[in-house]
Amino acid sequence: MPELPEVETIKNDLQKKVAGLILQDVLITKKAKQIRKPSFRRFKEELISRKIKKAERLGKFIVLHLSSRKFLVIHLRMTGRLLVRKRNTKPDDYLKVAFVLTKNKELRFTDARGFGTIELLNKKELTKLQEKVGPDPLDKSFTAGDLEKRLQRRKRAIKLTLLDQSIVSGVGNIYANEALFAAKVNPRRKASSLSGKNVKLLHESLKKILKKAIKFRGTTAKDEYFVDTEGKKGRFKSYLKVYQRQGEKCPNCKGKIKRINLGGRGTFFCPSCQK
DNA sequence: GATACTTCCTGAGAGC
DNA sequence: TGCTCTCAGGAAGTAT
Repeated sequence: MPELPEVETIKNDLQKKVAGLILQDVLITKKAKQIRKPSFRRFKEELISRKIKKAERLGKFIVLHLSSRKFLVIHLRMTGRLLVRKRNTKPDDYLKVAFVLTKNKELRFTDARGFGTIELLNKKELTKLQEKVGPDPLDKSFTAGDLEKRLQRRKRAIKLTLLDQSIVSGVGNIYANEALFAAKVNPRRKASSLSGKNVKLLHESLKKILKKAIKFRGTTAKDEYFVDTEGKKGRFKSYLKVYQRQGEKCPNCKGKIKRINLGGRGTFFCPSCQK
């Protein structure tokens, strides 16, 4: 499932491949529930003849800036994919929306489980979304002190707190598990119980892991859902220390990696080194 | 305001 | 082989 490094990979691809191109048509298959607003007809009308000026990332959202001063905001959730294909090539499975572009290209949105969302927002609506989304962990201005403030008074488990997009944006299940392992923090601990030293290490680990994952173009986990805009897998999976490695030896000690359920999410950690 | 629970959705895999 | 059941999970909406 796409988190910050995967979304960043796709955003960078889109910036290279589709920025500067003009939307010639929008093909909407089935009842594409992914399109939240506006209506199908208006959605299509508002997109045709517009230029994609640039691609940006906001947490786990991909924001395409259009020449109409509107923004195509896409969230892939769990199984959404954005693929850049040549026109009239073999159709992709689970295709929901195809954006037909100049230079004989198509930007295809596919989604097996259908949780993804596509919205066309104006500036005011985008600002509202930006205000709702927490700071980006890779933003230079995001310090350990900021994280500490955000974790203060939070009674929820640190793992669940990290997944809250209003606290830190872009972190999902894979990287929350990995960062907590690197920081030697038990995912069940209350967020507010972390010491300054814990938070500093967590902050550092988070940045380091996310950067490395971007370098390897993200993680394609066991479910194999994540691929880049060419359909290629991410290569960070082999660097994962705990995620989906229950029963395996901890790379730091002789303990075994355990899987528990926290807030309905699979949580992976080493009970002997994460305290 | 913070937290917990429910819902959305469908493919994959287990069990029979 | 084919059916049913369970699980996976991000985030919005609702309840506490």
